Amino acid sequence: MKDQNILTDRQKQALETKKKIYDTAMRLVKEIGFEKLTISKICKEAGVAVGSFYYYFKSLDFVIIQSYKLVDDEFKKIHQENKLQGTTYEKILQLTDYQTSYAVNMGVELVTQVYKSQINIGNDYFGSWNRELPKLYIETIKSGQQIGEIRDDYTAENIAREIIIIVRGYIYDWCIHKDTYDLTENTKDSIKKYLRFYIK
Amino acid sequence: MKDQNILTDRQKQALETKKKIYDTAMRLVKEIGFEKLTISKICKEAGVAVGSFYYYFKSLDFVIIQSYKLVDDEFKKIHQENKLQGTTYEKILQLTDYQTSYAVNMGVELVTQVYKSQINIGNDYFGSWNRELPKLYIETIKSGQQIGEIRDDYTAENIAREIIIIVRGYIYDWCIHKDTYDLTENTKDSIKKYLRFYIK
Amino acid sequence: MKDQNILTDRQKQALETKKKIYDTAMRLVKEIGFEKLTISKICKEAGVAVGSFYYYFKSLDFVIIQSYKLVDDEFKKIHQENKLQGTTYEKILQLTDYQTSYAVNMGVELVTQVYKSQINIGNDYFGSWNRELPKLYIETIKSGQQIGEIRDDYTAENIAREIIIIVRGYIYDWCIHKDTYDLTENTKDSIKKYLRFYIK
Amino acid sequence: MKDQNILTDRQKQALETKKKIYDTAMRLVKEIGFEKLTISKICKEAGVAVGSFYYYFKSLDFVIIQSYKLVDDEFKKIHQENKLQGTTYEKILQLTDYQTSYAVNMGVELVTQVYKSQINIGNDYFGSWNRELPKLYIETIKSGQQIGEIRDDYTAENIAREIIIIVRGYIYDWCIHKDTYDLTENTKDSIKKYLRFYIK
DNA sequence: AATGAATGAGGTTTCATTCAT
DNA sequence: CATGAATGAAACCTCATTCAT
Repeated sequence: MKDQNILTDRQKQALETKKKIYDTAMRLVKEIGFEKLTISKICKEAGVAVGSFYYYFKSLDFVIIQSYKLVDDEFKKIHQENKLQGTTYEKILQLTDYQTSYAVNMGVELVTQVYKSQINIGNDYFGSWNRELPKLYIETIKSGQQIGEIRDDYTAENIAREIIIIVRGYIYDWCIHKDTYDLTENTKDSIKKYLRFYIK
Repeated sequence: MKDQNILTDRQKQALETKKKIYDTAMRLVKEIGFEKLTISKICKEAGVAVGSFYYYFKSLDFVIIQSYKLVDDEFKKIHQENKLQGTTYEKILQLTDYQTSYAVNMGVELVTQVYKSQINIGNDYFGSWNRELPKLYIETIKSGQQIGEIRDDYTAENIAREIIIIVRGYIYDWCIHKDTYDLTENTKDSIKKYLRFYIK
Repeated sequence: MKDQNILTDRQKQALETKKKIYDTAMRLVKEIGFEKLTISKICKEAGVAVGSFYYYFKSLDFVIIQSYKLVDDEFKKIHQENKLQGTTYEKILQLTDYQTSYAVNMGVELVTQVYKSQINIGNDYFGSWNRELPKLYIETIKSGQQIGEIRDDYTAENIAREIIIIVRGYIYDWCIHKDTYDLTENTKDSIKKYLRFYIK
Repeated sequence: MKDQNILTDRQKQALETKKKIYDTAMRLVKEIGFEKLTISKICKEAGVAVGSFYYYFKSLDFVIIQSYKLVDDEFKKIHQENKLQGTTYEKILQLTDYQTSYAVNMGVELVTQVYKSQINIGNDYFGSWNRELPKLYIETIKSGQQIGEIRDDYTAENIAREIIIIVRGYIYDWCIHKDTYDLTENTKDSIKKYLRFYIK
């Protein structure tokens, strides 16, 4: 057990280099935008050789995909640690909060790029990373239906889908307006109104 | 007087060239997307020299921005022709229908390009596009509030904004899923539920 | 008629640039070999910008293909100008002479590269350039059969093919041995012996 | 004495690693060709570190040259086992058969690679490969001249060289045409015609 | 003996832009 | 008005090679 977690100095060093490249890339996306981001700039800034970039990432897109993985991991953690509390209504609002807060933390530039990549690549590719969030919504809604807090004449899948689409609409709008308003509060207000329809 | 209307052959030729470049650019955005659009490609396709492009347009951006005038004009037409009929509730649903139907008519590819450009360039360049549409919603909602069909404890501007954001969320989702479901119906269903909150 | 041949100064200039690139490439293949040949080297040596190379040629391979075209044109000229003289036996030997002399003139480095490209790309692609030579052999042999100078119990196509394969074998060997013997004479001797079988 | 034959585990391991690299390299030349062969690919495929490659081989050339020993050994075996039977004419045809059959067994892809390397690297590196084969032909022809089956107004060396060149011409043509005809039969037919000149 | 992270020179390719004709 | 040849900066990506562990 122990042996799997103990890394040699070299392995630690390697992970550090990869992280350095990833972090630098993320920082630069925020600072100068994805359009002007180049591999050379990342490497110069990170203080590594171009070859090192390619040693760890196949292309720039891969770095973006990396952040998708991280978001997904985050939601998995929420699930495993059973973080959602209160009534179903409150749980759903907590989920949208997580979604929008995550976006705010990532920064508008990075989220913009993620949204561009998503629309670019389409669902086929992103489907595999994007599973945790819907799963969480669906489970929450289902158990809400079982305890009689949510209307059960609509499937949990449909309700979850609608909420996700609306939240995405907000994040998208927030990107267009370059982070000029409070994403989390605005989204929550809207979802609250929407949930009226489903809450018994 | 005469001189202003009668164009010399040269002037006609010039207008034609400009139109040819413009039309070709629009077609290519649709076909290959914005990212892969280059000036040379436009000119080769249009059968004109690269130099001619620069005679009429300062840069590619110029073309992009022009392309949104199309959408703009469409909405202006709706406005002027005052096509909306029925109760406020029905009028709003007609507006969302216009929005989504327009997207469906443009085709998922072109809409994808527009959504990518929009998130990229931000609100500034999309000014008029983003002005006409809200205006229509706002006016409709306001008159709805005056005749007592819509709650008036929320501003018309806010309600309009919420609706637009949700519709955009749907169009975005429809782009991700590459036109695999009925955008218009799905969006209308959601807006109906949402309007429950505001309809008296 | 005249107008087709009269080039503007710009067109002349353009042709000259293309030729300059081609000639420089050919010279460098001879001097440093194809393996070490790069586009930048060609452009630096030719005194043009890298972009100019790509304006005229899609890739380095295209330059090689260009020489194929030229060889083919050469054989077409032999045909059109009716250059072959004497008996069928003599005519065939003249053809092999043309083939080997052409190789000698091109230089061993360049021919080596052509042979590598040929074996690389295969017949599908090169077939289209390689038509004139077999055609000339076949016609010569056929008329030789008609006037009774060549055995007609073998098809002219087969005989032509055999000769071409043998000549190619010699050129290939000459490339391996880096131009250390008289290609033309050696090949001619062998073909003479071979033709004994077919000459009546 | 013992120590020389009994290898420590480490030494065994070492030999195995070297063989693994070597075998993988050979397989990859066959599969992807020489041009696209890289040291990293070999090591990844062989499951060893790049550093290990450099421990055993100075460069890729080393591997290439080793690969021709295989061919070499094959011919030596033929020589030692003295398999050739019948008249000199028949013996020569058996030799060309060995040559072409060997090519067919290697497969058109690998032979193509060999022919490209051969024309590239030149005769020096192919020394032994080019020594064994002529030796066999020369000895056969010489003894044929002694027993009066072959004209002796030409040196055995010359005759051997001509035959080898023609056979190579056939193999080269067969590579260009990607194994679309019977190499062995076609070559034999041609050599038969050619031998008419020398057979008494 | 074996590893594999790190290097960086060197190649290819693209494309907005200019300018003489 | 229109041309299109020419530019060259700037991106991309590859890979043989080294070296500390």
